[in-house]
Amino acid sequence: MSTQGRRERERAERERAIITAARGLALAEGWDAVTTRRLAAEIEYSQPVLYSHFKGKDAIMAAVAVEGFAELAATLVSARASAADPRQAVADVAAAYAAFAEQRPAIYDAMFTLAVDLPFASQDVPTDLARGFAELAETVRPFVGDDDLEAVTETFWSGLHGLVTLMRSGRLRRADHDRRLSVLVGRFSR
Amino acid sequence: MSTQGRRERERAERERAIITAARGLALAEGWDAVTTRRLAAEIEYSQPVLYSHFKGKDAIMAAVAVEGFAELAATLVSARASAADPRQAVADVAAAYAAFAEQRPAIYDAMFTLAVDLPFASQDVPTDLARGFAELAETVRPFVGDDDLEAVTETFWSGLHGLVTLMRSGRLRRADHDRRLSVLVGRFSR
DNA sequence: TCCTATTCCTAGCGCTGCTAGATGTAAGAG
DNA sequence: CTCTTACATCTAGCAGCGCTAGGAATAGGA
Repeated sequence: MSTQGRRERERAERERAIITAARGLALAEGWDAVTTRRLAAEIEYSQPVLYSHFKGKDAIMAAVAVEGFAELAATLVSARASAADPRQAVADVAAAYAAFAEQRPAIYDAMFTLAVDLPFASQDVPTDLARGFAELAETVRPFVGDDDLEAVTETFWSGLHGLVTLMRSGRLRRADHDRRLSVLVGRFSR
Repeated sequence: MSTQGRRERERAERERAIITAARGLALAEGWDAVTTRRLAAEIEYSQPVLYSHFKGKDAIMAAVAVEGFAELAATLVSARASAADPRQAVADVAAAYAAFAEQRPAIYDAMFTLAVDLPFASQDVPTDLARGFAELAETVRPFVGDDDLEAVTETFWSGLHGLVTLMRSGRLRRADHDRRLSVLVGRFSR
């Protein structure tokens, strides 16, 4: 029957609608505003329907985060590709990373501060996350020196993550952001 | 007569009890387990009493965070003081910072990731926070080069913060922690 | 001893994530 | 074409959250 096919298609569409609604609501008003009741109203179904697609609210946030990984990876790839030289690549990639976090704070949070039920440091890391990480690694590779590439990449990433989160929570003045960014870039590109 | 004095003293003791209970509960079970009802039970008063001391749960968390700033500053001071040379000081301070965050995750969160309503521009909080920051600044001062001291300090701090938070949320393997730490230290002490 | 001011508690509001059980609907069997 | 079964979906509700209004108890001063 094509009936079942239609059913499955509609179901997939509804799942997309949930993720899209969650993403939009989170971007517009933050994750606290994303309640299961509001999500249900948004997709025009009742609350329990959400739980036939996702285990819970955390799983919905994780789904939004996975989308974010793809976006971030694309951003980093393009930043590195258009850089004139390796040193400039570090600066451009760092700026692109910070801009991504700045422009989509809620998505960034879902990716890197909340939503713990995603497999990160194991084998089956989301491929888009691995792509983004690999891009960071290629960016800093010319400057690893005697250090381990993976350790340098993770440390560079941590530096970016720290800058971004501390600034967004009001611990660092936004005005000095570029100066800090250039310090970090300097320390990882020589 | 001295009745009012006793009253005020008891009130101050109760406020301390609230903070201590919140701190203990947060350390043992995380901030999610710190509910106003459990807190009230712990100090053997009813829930509304909490609100005669603090504006809300956030303010209680902020009070715990303030205590944390003093502890962290003391830790950093002692780490730097006992270091053999400037380069070793960077390594020791970094290790002390990471250890502090690792051993008191909930307090660290209250200090640097949650509790946004902290009076960052007031007198009490910035004192201990500024002491810790100043200690970081003195630690990296010999290695600022042509950069601005404040920018380098903030960037170094961000690196530590990123390492600590990404590791604790499972984004970075705990096994490689020391390697990452030494990369960060290396980039900020030459 | 009475009055007043303060302290503290009981009870409850509106919200959260989540779920059990009822209800309607569609597919398959006779 | 009818009946039964299985599934999709909804209504209603649970237990918990932060927070607060309003009443009861307790103390201090006249």
